[in-house]
Amino acid sequence: MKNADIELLTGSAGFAHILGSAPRLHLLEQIAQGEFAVEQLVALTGLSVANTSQHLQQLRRAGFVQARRDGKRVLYRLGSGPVMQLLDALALYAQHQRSELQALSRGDHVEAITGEELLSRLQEASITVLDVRPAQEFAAGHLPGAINIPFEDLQRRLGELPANAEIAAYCRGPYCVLSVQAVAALRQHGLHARRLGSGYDDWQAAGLPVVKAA
Amino acid sequence: MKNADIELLTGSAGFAHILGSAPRLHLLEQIAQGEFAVEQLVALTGLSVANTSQHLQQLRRAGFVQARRDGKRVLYRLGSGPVMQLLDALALYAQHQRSELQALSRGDHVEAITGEELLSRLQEASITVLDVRPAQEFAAGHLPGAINIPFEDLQRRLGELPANAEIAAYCRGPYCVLSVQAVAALRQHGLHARRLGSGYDDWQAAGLPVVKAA
DNA sequence: ATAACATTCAATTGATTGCTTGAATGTTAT
DNA sequence: ATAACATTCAAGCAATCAATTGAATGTTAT
Repeated sequence: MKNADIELLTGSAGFAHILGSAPRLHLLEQIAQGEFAVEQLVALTGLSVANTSQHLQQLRRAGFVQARRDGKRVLYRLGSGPVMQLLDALALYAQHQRSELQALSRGDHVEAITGEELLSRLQEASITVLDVRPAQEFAAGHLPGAINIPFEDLQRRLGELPANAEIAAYCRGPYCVLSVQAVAALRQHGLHARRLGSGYDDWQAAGLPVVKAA
Repeated sequence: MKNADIELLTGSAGFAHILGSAPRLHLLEQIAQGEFAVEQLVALTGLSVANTSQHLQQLRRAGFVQARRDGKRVLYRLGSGPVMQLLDALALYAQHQRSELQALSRGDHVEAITGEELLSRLQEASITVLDVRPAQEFAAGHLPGAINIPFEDLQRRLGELPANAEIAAYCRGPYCVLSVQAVAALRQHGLHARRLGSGYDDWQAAGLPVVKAA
């Protein structure tokens, strides 16, 4: 590779490459939560100063972060593009892959439950349907028989869920972050949880029954 | 880094690293469009056979692709997780960054237009609002005064747009792929295009006026 | 069985990358 | 101006990665 500079910065691979380093991604995740000076980032990550600075330059060249000066310090904040979206997609994929791996090692069901299976098991009441979207969205429309525990409340409301029956969790789309994380959390607590393959949007679009506010 | 195997496969950085190689990403993009044998992928990418195989192994370990045997051949298809979502986010970011760079080099407006600015300029009719979503979605509801040219028709219907006035393009969400690509396409043809910072969903959720089917 | 084919594995080489060290730049306070 | 501080730049070394080569595995046809 000769003209790596040009190629790397025009193609998707170049951006992925920048993210493909643990310290850089760590820095970026910190910056995603606010504006930090180099000094603070050094403390947060445990990297050396010069090393941190170099990684920040790379993140800056790729547009992941922006820098501004404030006195002696240089403050870094997130770039203006869809950085969070990319970070979320990456975290979601990692999360999904992790839970799939650990599910495999336990011999659990890995695949998401299908709409048909869910419907039939709903009729025989052999499954609990969990909606992890915010209460507002739940109120606007949800699956029949579903109970609503927003993801942020999940940890402290685990008791409301049946310990033995199987649970199917869903949120908006097929790979909504919340449902994946919810299933992971439920499994950590020993519950039998699966993810609904499609989310609420797809379910509704497929003409399957929903409960809507009167 | 000693135990790279374990660390890399549990953290997001590992997955990003796998994507951070042009040949691997190229392979993955091909596979995203269907199922291919190694032989075909070799022809498509121009890589050597052994090299292709090795890259495929890495993609497989990361869960980006799955393999199955069919006779002598091994067919690769996309993995079961949210791979496309990640790929899309990456492509979107690259696209966004590209257009931002070329816009910067021209001194154009880079930042997306805000809802407030759009509203005031709508009232003085100094801006054209372009909806690039499919006709069906447009019919279900759209911004007041917007004209609808689905992205796929954009190239051949460029004539319908005013050459001098400014154009604000939007689709669903704030970083919808379509609107970014639309702006890039419009600018290539010399039109003054910007992106609406928020998409239709956000616009509507903010209580701003929309036109709905009767 | 043997041969022909598709794919994978294993080992080597050259190129990139990441981290460290020490100097350079730019900013504020004395 | 000079000193003290925060950050960046530049050079060097060890570690990692990508691509090539040649052999090994597994599958189908003769």
